[in-house]
Amino acid sequence: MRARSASSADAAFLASYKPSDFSRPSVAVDIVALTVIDSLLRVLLIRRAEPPFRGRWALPGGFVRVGDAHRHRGESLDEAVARELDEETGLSVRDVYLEQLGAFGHPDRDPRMRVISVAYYALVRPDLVPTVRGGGDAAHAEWHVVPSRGLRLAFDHDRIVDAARERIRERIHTTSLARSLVARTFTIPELRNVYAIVTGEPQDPGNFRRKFQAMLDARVVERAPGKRITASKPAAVYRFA
Amino acid sequence: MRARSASSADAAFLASYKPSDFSRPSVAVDIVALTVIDSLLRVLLIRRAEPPFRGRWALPGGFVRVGDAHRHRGESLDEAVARELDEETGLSVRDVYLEQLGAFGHPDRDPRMRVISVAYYALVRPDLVPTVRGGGDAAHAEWHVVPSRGLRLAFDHDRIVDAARERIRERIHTTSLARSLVARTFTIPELRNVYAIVTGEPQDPGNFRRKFQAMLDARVVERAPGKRITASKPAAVYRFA
DNA sequence: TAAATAGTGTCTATAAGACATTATCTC
DNA sequence: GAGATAATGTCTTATAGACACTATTTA
Repeated sequence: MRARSASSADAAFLASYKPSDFSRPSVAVDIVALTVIDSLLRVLLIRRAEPPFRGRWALPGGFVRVGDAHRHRGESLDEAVARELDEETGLSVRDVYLEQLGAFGHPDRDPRMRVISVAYYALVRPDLVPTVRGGGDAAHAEWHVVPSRGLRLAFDHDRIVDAARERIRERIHTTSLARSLVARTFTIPELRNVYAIVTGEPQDPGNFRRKFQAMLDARVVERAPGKRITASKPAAVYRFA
Repeated sequence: MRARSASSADAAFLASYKPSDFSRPSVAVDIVALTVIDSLLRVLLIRRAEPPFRGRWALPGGFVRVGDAHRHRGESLDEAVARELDEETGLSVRDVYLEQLGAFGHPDRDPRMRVISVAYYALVRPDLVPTVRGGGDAAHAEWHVVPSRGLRLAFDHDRIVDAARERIRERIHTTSLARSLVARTFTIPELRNVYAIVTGEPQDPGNFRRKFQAMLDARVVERAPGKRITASKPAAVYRFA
C-alpha cells in the first residue's frame, strides 16, 4: 500500500514542509477476538487495571506507533494490530483470521482525550484457546459469552463487539469464516454448531450434511483419521484441506 | 455512541491526567462519491492544486476536526464526512447513501506526514449530479469513469476506489443500494442497467423483471406517472415508495 | 434394550438461468 | 413496414427447507 513517490516538482515543497500544529487524535487498534467454547460464542476481554473505566472489561488493544515525522517510519494499521495481538494474547496473525471492522471515532468515547480506534476482529480456533495468555498488562483476560448481557464494557466497546457479531453473521455463508471457529480437526455436528451459533438459527442436520457433502466434493474439506467419542454414536473426523 | 461516564473512582485520575506527547497521526476522511452517467460507473475526483501530487486527481476529503483536548469537543467521523461532503460537493448526507469503508493507514501513503484516512463511499443519484458543485479548493472536480485505467490517483486513492467498487458489488444483491444509483424516477431497464454495471454482468431482461415484480408486490417500488421516451418503445416509469 | 445422536434419503417449494414470444413505439 | 426495445411467459435446473428414516454407539 506504499504510495507512489511524489513528483520532483513536489520535492522543494516537501523539503520545506513542516507539519503544522493542528491538534491530532491518538489512534488505537482494538481487537475483537472471537472463539467458540462450550457451544457459546465468546470474546476475549481484559479487566482494566487503570482509569478510565478501572475494573471494567475492555477489548485488548493499544495505540498505533506513528513514528516521529521523518525520522521513524512508524507502523501500518495491520502491523499495529499484529503487534497488539501478539503482545496481548500471544497469538500470531498466521494462526487467526483477522479483518478490519472499521473506525470508531466519537469524540466522547474516551474521557481522557480524543482517541480514534480502528477495530479488527480475530477468529480464534478453539484448539488455540489454551495457548492464549493474557500478556503484559492483560493479567486478567477472560473469554466472555457474547452477547455479554449486563456486562457493560469500557469505552464504546459494546458497540464494537456488536459490529463484529453482525459482521460474522453477514459473512458466514459467503466466506469460509467457519473454518477459523472450529478446531483443526472437527466433526460435522461441530461445524454445524458453529453455523448455528453464528447465524443464531438451528441448522437442520440433513440439509447441513448436503452442504458439507458439497465441500467434500470440492475438496475444501477431507477425512481425517480417527473418530470423535461422544455420549452416543461416535462421529467421523474431518479437516480443512 | 457516547461513552458512559467514567466511575467516580476515576474522577481524581482524570482531573490530573495530561495527554502525553506521544506523536499522533493526522486523521482524514476521504469520500468515494459514486454515480452512474451514460451507463458508466463514475467517481468524483478533484485535481490537486497543491503538493504533494500536484496536478494529480484525488478523492475529496479533509482532516477531522479533533478539538483541543478538553476545551473543544471536536467532531465525530460521521460528522466530519458530512461536513466534507457538503463543503466539497454541496451534497447533503440526507440526499446520498453514505457508509464507512474502512481505515487506510500505511505509513508512506502521504509523503508530508503520517496521515490515517477513514474512507467512506457515497452513492449519488444521477438526478443530483447537476447540483454537485466543486466547492472550496475543489475548483476542478470531475466525474471519472471507474475503473479509471491509466489514471493514477494521488496517495493510495486507487486502492480506496477499488475497495469501494468491491464493496458495492458485494452489497448490490443483499441491500437496496441500487436505489441510490438511479434517478428518483426510473424505468425497469434503467434499474437493470445499474445492476449490470455494479455486478459487471449483463442482466437478463426477463429474469430481472421477475425480481422487479417481487419488489412491486412488496410495495418497495411503485408506478410513477408518465412514460420514458426512448428510441423505440417507451418504458413505464417507477419510483421507490 | 433404551436412549441418544450420527448419518441418509426423499419430497416439495422457491429461486435462478436460458430463452422464445408478444407488444408498442419511432423512423 | 422495418427496426428496436419494452414487456411477458415458459421450461429447466439448482438450491433450500421440512422431515421421515436408518445406523451405531453408550449406559
